Amino acid sequence: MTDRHKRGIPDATVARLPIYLRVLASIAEAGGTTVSSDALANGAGVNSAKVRKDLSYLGSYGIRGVGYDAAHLVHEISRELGLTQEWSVVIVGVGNLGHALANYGGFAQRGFSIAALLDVDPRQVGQLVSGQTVRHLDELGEVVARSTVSIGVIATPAHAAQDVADRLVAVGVTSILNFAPCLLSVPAGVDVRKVDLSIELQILSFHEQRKLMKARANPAGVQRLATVPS
Amino acid sequence: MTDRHKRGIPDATVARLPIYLRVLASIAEAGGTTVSSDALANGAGVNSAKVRKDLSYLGSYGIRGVGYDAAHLVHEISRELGLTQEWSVVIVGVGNLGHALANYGGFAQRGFSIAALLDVDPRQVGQLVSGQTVRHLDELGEVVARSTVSIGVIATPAHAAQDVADRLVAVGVTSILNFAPCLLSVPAGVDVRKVDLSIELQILSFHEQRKLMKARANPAGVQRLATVPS
DNA sequence: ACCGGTTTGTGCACGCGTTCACAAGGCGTA
DNA sequence: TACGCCTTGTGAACGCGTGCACAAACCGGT
Repeated sequence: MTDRHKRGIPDATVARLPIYLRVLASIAEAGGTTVSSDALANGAGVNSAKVRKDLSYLGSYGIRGVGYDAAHLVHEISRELGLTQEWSVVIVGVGNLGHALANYGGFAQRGFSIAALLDVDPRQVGQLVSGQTVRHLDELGEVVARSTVSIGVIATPAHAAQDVADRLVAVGVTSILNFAPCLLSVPAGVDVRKVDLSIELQILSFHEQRKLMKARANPAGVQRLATVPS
Repeated sequence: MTDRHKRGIPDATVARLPIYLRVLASIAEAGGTTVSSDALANGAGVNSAKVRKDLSYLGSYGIRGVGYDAAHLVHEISRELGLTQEWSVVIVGVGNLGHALANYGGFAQRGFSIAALLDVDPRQVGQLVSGQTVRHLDELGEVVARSTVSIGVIATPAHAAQDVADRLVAVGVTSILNFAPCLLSVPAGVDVRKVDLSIELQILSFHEQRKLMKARANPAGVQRLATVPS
């Protein structure tokens, strides 16, 4: 009951756990058996205090004066993230991005298996992509029933995304990864994460423009991040 | 001088400006000329107070009792994001993801033109992808010199990413969008944004697992987000 | 058994971002 | 011109995440 960390892992921490997982894998591969919070922090590009606080939400798996057992930590983080079980995902939309996602090895590597590739374009249906036959979106219900799919990936144009989302929700999918540049409205209890490539570029553009402005204001010399004293 | 908002737009706001831009475009396309903060908020999936505060960092472009002029707001946001000028980007790595990025229309649409596609694989070099001939990475310097490129996109495997980043920095690129699942170390003054597809899936996995746990603890009935009273 | 060196776990303070709530301000109508 | 309605702009409070700094704890050697 007074479990110290009541079952509430901050979102910011959850977002970093996969990073730690990757760094741990790389360290273990290099032969490391124990790892310090400092080493993890360096690999992840964050503060070591943040690493310790993040890991403390999972429990006290470190040994003072020594560090963390890499293998054990991998296990604990994986368990917390739900990666000890295999998740099935469906990818809807087999355009350029859908192709890339289907061929992306990082999914299977982390315990995500692609249950099906779906599209509505008759030219795509029947094609063989990454060892899978592309099926029509209408078969979604059948696919989900056969292998319990709870995660759907939307890689369609924006105008089709909401309809696809509705269909996914209708057959029981409760997590959606949306690559379409639009807002999805889904019922409560369904998680949506959005990845927008052009937004990332626009954010870079903002910072790039600022650098240009600073360079113009002060043509000689390298400029620091702080505001320029007048 | 006492410019009320000193030239410091919060990062969180910058990240939302592209979203507003998209919503505004969609509203303008539908014939709307003025738009209220509430309408913008609905379209962007955020709070209307947040919209007003975000926009207030750009200046006072709204009219009390009326709203914002859509066209004018598009102009102001675009200017702030640096989208009034055309940016050249190079894409390094023409694998599945690189292909998808090269074919992605959202870039050109927002004022980003692809200056070159680069790879080191002899099988890729010379291929025609999305109207561009893939060139060898060694030609990076020449490409950057011809059209001033300041943004680089890394779509290579992780083991090659750091080397590519070093090369990009060496020829003067100051903003990098990294799709490789690894940490890049770059000198100060260079901005890096990272997009990791498998991390997004793992975050979804976490929430999905929690839903499963709640469903098991309370098999009947829909469960709310709040912690379950004991 | 003790001691020095090392690393974890965490209390605390700080800063940023979000949200509320409301005064200030503009438009249309009579 | 005066009045009511509507929306912006923002001061202030709140909450979350971050980073510091240090006590607690563990190992290995003597």
